[in-house]
Amino acid sequence: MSDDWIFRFQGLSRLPDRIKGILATRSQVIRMRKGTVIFGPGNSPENLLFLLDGTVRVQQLAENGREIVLYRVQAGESCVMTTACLLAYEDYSAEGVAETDITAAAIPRTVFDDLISQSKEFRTFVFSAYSRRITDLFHVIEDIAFQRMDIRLAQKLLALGQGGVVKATHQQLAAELGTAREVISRQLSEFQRRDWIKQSRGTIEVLDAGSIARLAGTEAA
Amino acid sequence: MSDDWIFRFQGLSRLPDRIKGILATRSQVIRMRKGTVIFGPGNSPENLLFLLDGTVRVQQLAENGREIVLYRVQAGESCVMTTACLLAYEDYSAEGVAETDITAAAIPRTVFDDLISQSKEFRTFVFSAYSRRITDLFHVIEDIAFQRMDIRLAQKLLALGQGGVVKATHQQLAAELGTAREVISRQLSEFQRRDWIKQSRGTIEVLDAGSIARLAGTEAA
DNA sequence: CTGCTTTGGTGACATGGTCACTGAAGACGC
DNA sequence: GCGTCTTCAGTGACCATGTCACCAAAGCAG
Repeated sequence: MSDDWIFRFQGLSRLPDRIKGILATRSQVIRMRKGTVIFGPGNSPENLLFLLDGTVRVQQLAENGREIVLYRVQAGESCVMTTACLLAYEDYSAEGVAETDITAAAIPRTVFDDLISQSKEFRTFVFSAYSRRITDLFHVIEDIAFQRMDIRLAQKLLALGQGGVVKATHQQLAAELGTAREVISRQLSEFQRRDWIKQSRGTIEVLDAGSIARLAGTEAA
Repeated sequence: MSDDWIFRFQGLSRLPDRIKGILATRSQVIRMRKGTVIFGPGNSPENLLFLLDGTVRVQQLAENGREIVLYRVQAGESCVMTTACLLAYEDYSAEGVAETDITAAAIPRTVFDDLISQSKEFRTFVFSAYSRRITDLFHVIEDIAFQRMDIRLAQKLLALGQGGVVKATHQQLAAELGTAREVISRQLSEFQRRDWIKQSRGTIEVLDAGSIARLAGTEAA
């Protein structure tokens, strides 16, 4: 298998050749289909995964069927933390799902440990990944605890809206924000009443991004 | 300064002598008074702290004055993550406060890096600490997003109730759970109406721990 | 076209958060 | 002791959010 992927990893491209060699020879590139559950309750993978291509969504499930997206792992980021985390403590109700078809490099734990011990750059890379996750989680907590739903929804629409169109069902948006579908439906109805959006089944067309950004508090930026 | 503290650190007592030596000689034991803000917006300490004695509360503040406790760092645990985290990314609205008088070992980042690279046991210790924090945050998110307030308050009363008495104001309980004082007052009034507790200024006496545990869902345990 | 599944809409109600204000309990100075 | 001040707790009105039950419309499969 080619070791090209090492060079696409942000933060890893300047590693010493010796480290790159270890990464390239002792990892295995694997592919998974969109929708695959990569880890979940009672199911942590043996190896650590570095995501080379695609996106992984990490979400928390509740008994009553509600769910919330905790964060996403993008290509070029490491999945390390999630797996290390679930390994260290008992299995948990969070799960990671391939949001697209994905490609990943699987690295045995022992190799990961070697790399941590031998490369300062690798350590920086891994600790940055952890830090990023934790600040992501801080943001999520701040949002659910203190922010109004209309504002959170406006922010989400802007974040998802590529080319002014959001392709998502109300249920999916509810899961993103950890709320109920009806709440999303009502908020979107209100947005539509103000002519900020136009809804059709499964898609939301953003008509007035300015007003939405103003509500989201993103106006200054 | 004595290096006794190394032996009190869970997970560190079996480190190679060489590593213990580094910890003992290259760290500095410091003390802080109860209430000291250890880190906060725009204020990350230079060194990493290992908490030797006392408790540190890490909380998130909102603009409107509301707050929520994210987790606590106990003696014998590492503060590493919080500081590493705040270093890696821009300053954030979370802060760490000494909940008691505390004693800590301050370790320069370079020494920390040396230790990580040289000791497998130290790596395990640090990664376990990170993992613990992340699972703590998962729990907080699950709670705020999905759990009813009466249940959360019941759990908190049981967790805080030493000898059947909780010494806390309604405002403090509200901050623990990330809600408003009025909400706590109403819930406690209801608990009192059911003769589960008896309230007086600043303290709550638990009269019927069984009923509270039943509400909290802790009964089976 | 017909029936099925998914998606979205709605009203009624329960819970939680905000605001404005009140009163009670302890702290402090005298 | 007595007044004053500050902190803490109680309350009603109102708005925001979550839950439940149910219906209607849009797409899909046969």
